[in-house]
Amino acid sequence: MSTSTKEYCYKYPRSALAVDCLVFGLDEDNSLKLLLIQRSQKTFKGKWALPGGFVQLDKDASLEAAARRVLRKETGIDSKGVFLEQLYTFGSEKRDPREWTTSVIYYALINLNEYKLKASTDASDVQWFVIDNLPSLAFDHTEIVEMGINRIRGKVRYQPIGFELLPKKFTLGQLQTLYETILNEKLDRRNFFRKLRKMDIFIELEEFQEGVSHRPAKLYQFDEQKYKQLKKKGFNFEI
Amino acid sequence: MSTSTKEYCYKYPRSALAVDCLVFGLDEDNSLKLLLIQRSQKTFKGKWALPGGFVQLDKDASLEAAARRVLRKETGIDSKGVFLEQLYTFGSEKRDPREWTTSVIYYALINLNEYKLKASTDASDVQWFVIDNLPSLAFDHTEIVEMGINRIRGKVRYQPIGFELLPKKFTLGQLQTLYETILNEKLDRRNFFRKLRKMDIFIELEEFQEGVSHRPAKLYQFDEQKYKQLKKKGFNFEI
DNA sequence: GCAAAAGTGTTCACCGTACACCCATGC
DNA sequence: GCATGGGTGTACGGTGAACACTTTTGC
Repeated sequence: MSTSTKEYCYKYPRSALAVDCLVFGLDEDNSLKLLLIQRSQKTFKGKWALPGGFVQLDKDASLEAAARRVLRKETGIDSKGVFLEQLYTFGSEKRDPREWTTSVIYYALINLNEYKLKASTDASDVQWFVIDNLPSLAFDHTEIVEMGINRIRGKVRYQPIGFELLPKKFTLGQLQTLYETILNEKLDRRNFFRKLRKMDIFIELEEFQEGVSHRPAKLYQFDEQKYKQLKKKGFNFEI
Repeated sequence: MSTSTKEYCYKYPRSALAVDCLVFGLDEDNSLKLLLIQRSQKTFKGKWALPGGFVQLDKDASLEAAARRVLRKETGIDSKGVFLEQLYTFGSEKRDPREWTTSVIYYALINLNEYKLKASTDASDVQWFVIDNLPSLAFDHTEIVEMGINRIRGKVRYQPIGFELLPKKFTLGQLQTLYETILNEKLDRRNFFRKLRKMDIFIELEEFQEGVSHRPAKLYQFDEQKYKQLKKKGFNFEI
């Protein structure tokens, strides 16, 4: 290994450029969770932090591509088809004790159960945490998480992103509980259901829940095609 | 001058890091305008582009500080007290023909008349353009402008940012015209006024418009204190 | 048969919308 | 006095909010 040969030189100093990911998932107990990794590098060693890494100019064609690569490498999540959006960019001389660092933050919404195995088998250093009981985090990651949660809370009301957290086929009860969890408020089931039905962006399946000790609920799917059509015509999703 | 001595070396290649600013202003004729500069550097020389520049690690403590410095240097605008928010970060290997470049974009809303002089006296290479008649722009700046306009259109409805574009004291008519311009739709004056009055976030002054050839309108001020209070109590601004 | 969640309809209050007439000023 | 935008109230319809009882299943 050529250890510390520094081959890439510039006329002016350059900020380090990283991407970090907020990975949110909804657990079976309806708690919203965040995926964290435990740091093994010496800076903040042992502390929990967001999965992230430096942008690699030779591998990454874009910031988003870097985020997807990092996500896969650090958590085992293949982000193909996963909802991933840019949140914000943090950059200052002090947020990383080593040097001036810029981090572009992305957030992902995934169906936690699909990815549960990979994350937990990977190592003890990747773990899901309930969002209102997070450990102390490295760098300014606590602030970043807070911003991410606020973004989701705001966005979920007027864009149909909640489905990303659920399995493809879900019950309206699950959807309601999801909204109640994220928004942290109770919703009236009858009004909620009526509102959703009126939107006409769900496919009502002829399948039902199984193995529940109560009346099984009908399963639904989000109809992305229809939503896109309606949006073009001026329809606005809103809960 | 030490021309091209390249003193700053790193183990891995680093992206160039720039900040660019979308500066929006409302002109007296109620058109929404954007401030552009004409490039003098050889890349895209002569083309119009967003004011921007590279982050200077020795001068800039943060990305936002960099944006404010650049704004002042390129357009003469002292951004103290100016509304400035991060829009998005663009980064890829291809958006700048020279090299892998990351640009953190900020957008500012200013009262155009206050800054008109500086921008126009500065040089022929800084100019206001009506947003729906922009010249062809350098780099991916057209895409960036589009995103910025969309952001404003969305944000203006549910956050009181419109006032940033008006003088401190304004008439409700000016405010209405502003909204009509940004949202590109007609609003009913009576309903609009009633809605605003009900919000109770305006100070009704005992001053009036002067020099108009019709009944002079009352002047108002946005009451930021009151807005903050109300927001804490769960009030949501909405037009 | 009991617990637990699913499913469904009606009433009421409030808010957004549509709409028309008089007022103060400059020229 | 006329043109121009400023200022105000009312009636209607639609939408969100509140609310209770019956249904299906597992145990």
